[in-house]
Amino acid sequence: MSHFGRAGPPDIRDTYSLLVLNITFRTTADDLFPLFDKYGKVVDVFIPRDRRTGDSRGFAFVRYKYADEAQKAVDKLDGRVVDGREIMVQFAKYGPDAERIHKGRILEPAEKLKGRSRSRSPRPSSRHRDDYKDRRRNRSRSRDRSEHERHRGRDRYRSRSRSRSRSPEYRKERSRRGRYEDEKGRSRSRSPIRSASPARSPARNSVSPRRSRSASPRRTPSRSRSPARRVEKDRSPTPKSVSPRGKPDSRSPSPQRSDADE
DNA sequence: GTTGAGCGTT
Repeated sequence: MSHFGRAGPPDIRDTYSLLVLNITFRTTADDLFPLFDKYGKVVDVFIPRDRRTGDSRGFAFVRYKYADEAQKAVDKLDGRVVDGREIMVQFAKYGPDAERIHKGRILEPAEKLKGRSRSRSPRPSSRHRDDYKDRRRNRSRSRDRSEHERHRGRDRYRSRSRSRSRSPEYRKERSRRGRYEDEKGRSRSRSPIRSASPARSPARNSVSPRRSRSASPRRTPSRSRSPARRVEKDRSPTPKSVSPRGKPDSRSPSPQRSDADE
């Protein structure tokens, strides 16, 4: 894909990975390659894409052969407007194998980590991040995914998808629906019924399940074979609830019908 | 057709 005709990472022996964020979803590796290659020798450009849709995720990884060139690219391309969007170029913090990377270079690969002792202490001072980059991240960074990083394999996609449709839509829908239901309940019957005829409570309960199915207008292809049976079943309890004392059969044609009808 | 915090592939 983004590789130069090779599958998988070409060589990460002495390459510096740069993380390019805030790129447009239409930007491809071919578009970033010439841009980054101008500032140094780009070994590989990789743009993670969604496995479901195949669209770019909005960020890319650019691997440089030399750190000085990578640093230059970061300084020059960071904040550059690409395709109408300001991209953010910074050294990759993590690697594909969760290795520790310093300034884009792998410090301790997983292999070495295993052989060595597991004593690794968090070094906050090790994060020598440039300040000029902080202001970019400061624009909106209030997400704590330290704990959620556990399932960062697939949660990433979900996070991104839900991120945009959860906050705004959720609030909007909730607000709208809440009002709608409220109005409906008030208009129809909510407070008077509950305190006026509590006896109806059980009656409504039996109807609850039926309505539930009605709520989802999902056709039942398998059941469509015997719709009569289902209808009969539903109709059975219906009269029972309406007139538990009176018998439907008792309602035999009465003389009143003539008066009522006519 | 849409989106927008973040860290990677056979």
